[in-house]
Amino acid sequence: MIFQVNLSDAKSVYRQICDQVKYAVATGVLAPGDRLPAIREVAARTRVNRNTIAKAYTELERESVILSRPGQGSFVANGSTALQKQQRMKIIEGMVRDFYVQGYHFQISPEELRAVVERVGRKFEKEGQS
Amino acid sequence: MIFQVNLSDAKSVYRQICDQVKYAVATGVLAPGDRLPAIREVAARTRVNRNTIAKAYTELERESVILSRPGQGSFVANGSTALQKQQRMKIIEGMVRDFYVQGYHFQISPEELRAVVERVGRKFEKEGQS
Amino acid sequence: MIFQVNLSDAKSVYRQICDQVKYAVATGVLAPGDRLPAIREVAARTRVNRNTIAKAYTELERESVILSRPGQGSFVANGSTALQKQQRMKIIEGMVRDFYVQGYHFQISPEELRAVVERVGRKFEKEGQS
Amino acid sequence: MIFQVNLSDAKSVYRQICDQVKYAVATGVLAPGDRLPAIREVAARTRVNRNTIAKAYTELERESVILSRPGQGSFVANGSTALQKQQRMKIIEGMVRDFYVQGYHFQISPEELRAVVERVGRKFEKEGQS
DNA sequence: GTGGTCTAGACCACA
DNA sequence: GTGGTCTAGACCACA
Repeated sequence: MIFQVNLSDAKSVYRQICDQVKYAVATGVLAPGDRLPAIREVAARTRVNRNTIAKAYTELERESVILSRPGQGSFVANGSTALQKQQRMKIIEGMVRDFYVQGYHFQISPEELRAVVERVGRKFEKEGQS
Repeated sequence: MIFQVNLSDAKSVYRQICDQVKYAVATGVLAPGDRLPAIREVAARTRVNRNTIAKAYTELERESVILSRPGQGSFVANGSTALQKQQRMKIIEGMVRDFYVQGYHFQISPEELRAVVERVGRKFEKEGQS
Repeated sequence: MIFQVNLSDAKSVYRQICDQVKYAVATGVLAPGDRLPAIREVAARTRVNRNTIAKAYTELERESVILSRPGQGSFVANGSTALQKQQRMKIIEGMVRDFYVQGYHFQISPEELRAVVERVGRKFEKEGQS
Repeated sequence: MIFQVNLSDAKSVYRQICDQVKYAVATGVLAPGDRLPAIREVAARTRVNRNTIAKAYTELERESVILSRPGQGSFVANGSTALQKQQRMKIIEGMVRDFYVQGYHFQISPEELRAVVERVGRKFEKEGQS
């Protein structure tokens, strides 16, 4: 797992770390039980403060993506979702709506939008879960 | 155009305004050339500070969604985009990627995800543009 | 809302703050929509660092107990629970089990334990919700 | 006495050991005078570091749950408590209060809470002590 | 004014 | 070694 931090990104650094871990888990690069690099290690390699990485890991733990155990390290959890289905669908729907709205304003045709959804989707399908 | 401001939303007020305008334009509720309600009018109706509305309008103009003609008001632009196609596609792809990542962690099956994309997409297609 | 911080408590400071807010909400001292004292204000009064209070508020927001809105303040949420019923019951059962185990080792009779449950329970019953 | 160590548990390993012993004693699985398995034996079976088990036993002794007789092993104590009654009640009350607070935020009705207390309590009553 | 992010550095509990 | 907590202080976005 190699982290890429972009300080000029509008996204905060700790969110970038979170999203990269979530992406790695979703694409199967990181599997349940895998150990994440230590906080101090990531901090050193990305030249980001330890506390910022710790914040990202804490956030990931709260989202049930990872498990942190003092003295042992942080590990990928085996996928339990805390939120209720209804709430999850609402969030997902909001993301899709925003996607279409942005697509419209970017003057990207529905066909192109569909193609993007297809193309990007293929990366995640190998890891299909009911 | 009636604005709904939800102070309990995690989204900031000015972004709520922005997103509502963009949504209205994308779904055809607002058409190019339509005049937006005046800032002070929106501020009065939503009981939100005028500066906040002004910030939203400024942001919308920056994104080329609207055009402000001093002394006349703000109008829906007829769809020009400042960003290069490549940059726009990158942003769109990021949104789709985030959608799949979130879907994975929410344990929503690819089939369901696709269904959401279809369902939400239909709302926009009736107002389709090339 | 007045906070009491005990530095020699085994519980961490930010957890003390969290628990006090949750207690106040559960007993009706704080009602949905009520505004919490500002982070800086709590920090000044308790002589605890601003970041520590901020951490408590962030945690409370993640637990859906409060809502924080930059520029406006933090407010008591109107009680939505993110966790699934099954998970919630598991946590609750664990707490009760620990309570009985501790009671046994403290040589407190089942009658006394029951009395404590009754007595403490009365504070919360006025705010009964289905 | 067979120990189940769950490394994925948020609870630290030594506390898991402690709690299991206390639970076993409270439910009568272990009776006063019973010998606990040797530290190195537990360490071997659970694949946990010997120091961690030793820490758990030390903590249990501090809480007067067990007694270690050097050269002979560790034995379940016959129920003496170091803390004053008043202090013990304070701790117990705190646990009950936390239970109700959590129940409130989990939107579990007082009736259900009471039912949980009843149900869990029955497991301990068969082994009731004054 | 409000909350959010980040740093640098200290200290602690746990394995 | 590991992660967690806390401080002091800076800077930012939002209302």
